[in-house]
Amino acid sequence: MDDTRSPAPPSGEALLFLTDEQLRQGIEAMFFAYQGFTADPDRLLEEFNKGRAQNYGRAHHRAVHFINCAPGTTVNNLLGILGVTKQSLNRVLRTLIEDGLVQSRVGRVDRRERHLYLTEAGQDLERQLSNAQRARMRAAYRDAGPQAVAGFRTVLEAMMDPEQRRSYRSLREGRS
Amino acid sequence: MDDTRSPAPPSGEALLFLTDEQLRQGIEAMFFAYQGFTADPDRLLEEFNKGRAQNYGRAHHRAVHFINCAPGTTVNNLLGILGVTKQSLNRVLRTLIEDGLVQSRVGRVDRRERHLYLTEAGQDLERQLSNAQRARMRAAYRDAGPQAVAGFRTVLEAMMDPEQRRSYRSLREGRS
DNA sequence: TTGGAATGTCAACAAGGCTGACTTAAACTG
DNA sequence: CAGTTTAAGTCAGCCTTGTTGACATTCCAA
Repeated sequence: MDDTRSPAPPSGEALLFLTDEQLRQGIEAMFFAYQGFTADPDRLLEEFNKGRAQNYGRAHHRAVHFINCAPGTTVNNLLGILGVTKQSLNRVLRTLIEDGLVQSRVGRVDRRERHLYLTEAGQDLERQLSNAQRARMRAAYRDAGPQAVAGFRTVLEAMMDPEQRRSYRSLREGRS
Repeated sequence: MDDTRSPAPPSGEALLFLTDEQLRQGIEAMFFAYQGFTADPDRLLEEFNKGRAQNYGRAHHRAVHFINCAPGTTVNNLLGILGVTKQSLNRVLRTLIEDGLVQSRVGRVDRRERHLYLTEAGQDLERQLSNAQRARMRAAYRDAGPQAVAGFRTVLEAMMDPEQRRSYRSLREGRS
């Protein structure tokens, strides 16, 4: 369809921000920014992995992050948030539990469910990773200013799939 | 360091957008939005792969994207943009060349270099993937409005590593 | 009591990162 | 010209992290 590279506005209005070139720049910005977004935790995990059999990666970081900010969440719930298969998540959770970073408790009302919590050690790791990631975020926010941050959040939310947006919002509410 | 979850402003000013909770929300927004960002091309590639031996994934998408927007780029240059090893990239490029989506030409002035171009078929695939990704981007931009888009771009650029930011800007210039 | 849901586990596979070692060809440099 | 550096490609092997499929267990609920 719109494979033209026309710099001309599609209508008489000021819709120049919707040109293919603008969109392409946004796409590349997402790509490069995401590299930066994950760089610091990746480096920290590399350190953390020294001398361990099972290396941790981004999957472990994500699991630890979401268990931390929704303690007691069930495996099924976490699956929905992360968007992976239970086999994939299970491999990650198993190592985290074995290494004593995550605790899995049988549910009280529904004993089929497992509720997940970070141990002290898990909270330690989470805090390290989170601090590093937040530091970059904070620097970017400060450089950009509050108005830019608001726009940033608005566009990101509009880019999500509806289901992801629901997860995003309900996580936010759960902490408010 | 700043592992406090204090909702109080760190100074007397209106720096509420730099609270840990705000940063955490930004982090989660990046995570969920990036899922959406890659969802459409991923689906298209799944279709494209039907009946093929070598399946294409995001790595192929990225290669095709950047070869398209910087035709004639060298392998080394592409390595810098993508931030992977030459072995990793080579595996991807080899299949793209075998399948006739990418053409590799020996450099004129420096015959050690290989310059990369998309073939007709390669441009076709790129256009499909790009259209899908741009469609989501366009919808998000339209929903958010030009001011939000400007902020979005500002924050993303501030999040990049300096080297990535250089790549980002020089790609932009090369098309202006 | 039986069906279905939640969980866990095993096996196998693929994509896509990585390292290390090595070759080839071309270009550069003293 | 000799030696070094550089660009690219290749091979082998490793890891993480995603996938499917099959299957067992446990337990809630109709």
